[in-house]
Amino acid sequence: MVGGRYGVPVTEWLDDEEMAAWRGLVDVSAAVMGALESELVAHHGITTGDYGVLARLSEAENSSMRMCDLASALHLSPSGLTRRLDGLVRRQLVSREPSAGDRRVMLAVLTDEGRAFLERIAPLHLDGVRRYFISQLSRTQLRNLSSAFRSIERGFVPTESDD
Amino acid sequence: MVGGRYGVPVTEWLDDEEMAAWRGLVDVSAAVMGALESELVAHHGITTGDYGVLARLSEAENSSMRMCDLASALHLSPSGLTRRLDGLVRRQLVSREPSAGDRRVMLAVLTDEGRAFLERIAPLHLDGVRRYFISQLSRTQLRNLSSAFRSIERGFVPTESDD
DNA sequence: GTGGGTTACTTGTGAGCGCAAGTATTGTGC
DNA sequence: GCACAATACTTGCGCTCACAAGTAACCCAC
Repeated sequence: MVGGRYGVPVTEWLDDEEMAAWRGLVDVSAAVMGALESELVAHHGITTGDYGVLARLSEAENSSMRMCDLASALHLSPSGLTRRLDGLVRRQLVSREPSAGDRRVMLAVLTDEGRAFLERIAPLHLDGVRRYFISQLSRTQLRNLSSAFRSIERGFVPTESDD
Repeated sequence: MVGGRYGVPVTEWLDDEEMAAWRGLVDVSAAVMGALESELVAHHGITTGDYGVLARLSEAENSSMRMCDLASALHLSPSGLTRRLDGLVRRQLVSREPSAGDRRVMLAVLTDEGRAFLERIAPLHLDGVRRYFISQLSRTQLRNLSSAFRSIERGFVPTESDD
């Protein structure tokens, strides 16, 4: 323990409930994402990162998104998305198309193969999400969880560049 | 959308509440961890990964843990921990000591400098955890969250090597 | 006490990702 | 219309990490 003992109290430590919630977030997200990643790679040779690209594109207007919008939706840096897309383009699941309106912009477009592939693998992924996450919770817990997450996300709306 | 439209129903899609909870987990953990990482690096030049090692060691019996136990506590592979420790040893925050009982085992030991450093930076980290996470939640939400996380973790006790 | 399997750690290698720098395009002020 | 800044993307580079293979030590027969 850092606080208390050793005579160097570290401001206010976290109490048990706070610690349980915090460690819970860290451990659960690592465990669930890790398990889903393993399944997806083992069964279909695709990472959750690639899956996320396909899933987001499938939900978008014309199955296409600007690179920068896609990057921020996926919590990915621009360069990270560029290379991730390289792989998906090589596998012909996504194509790059210049935007008509703004020639700086590249659109990532879900190809027909990409959509077909996604529709084929989505069941496994969704099954995993249910198995590891949703089915462990009651409907009330699920609702509480969503509301708690919304509360936390509200804390990020203002600039958090902090320092 | 993958399901419904396009005439290719993808088994059962997630309903709105399920989706909100799932995306919430992904987005919140990414946002909170990312924010904490940035703060820690900016203020003290240490990553959350390194912080995690110091924090775990500080809680351990003799400020020391076997490498393999530490690795699994941190969701890290053995090789990942080896290299992470290299950096911490170079900075003299942690030392490696052979275990008396089992000569295969290396113990990671928090040095006095390591403990002093941790006690110096912990306030910032804890403040961040409170600011981004805990203070956004009511006490009830906090308790609900912990209980939900415990439920989910119970689903991982059996072997999930699956397939 | 010797062989064979298991466990603990380290090293080689490759993939993923972010930052910084570079290029191209757009918008703005004059 | 011409600088100059801002935006969108890509490339160079370094860091982190996991997997696989290698080494060392332990454990259990027999």
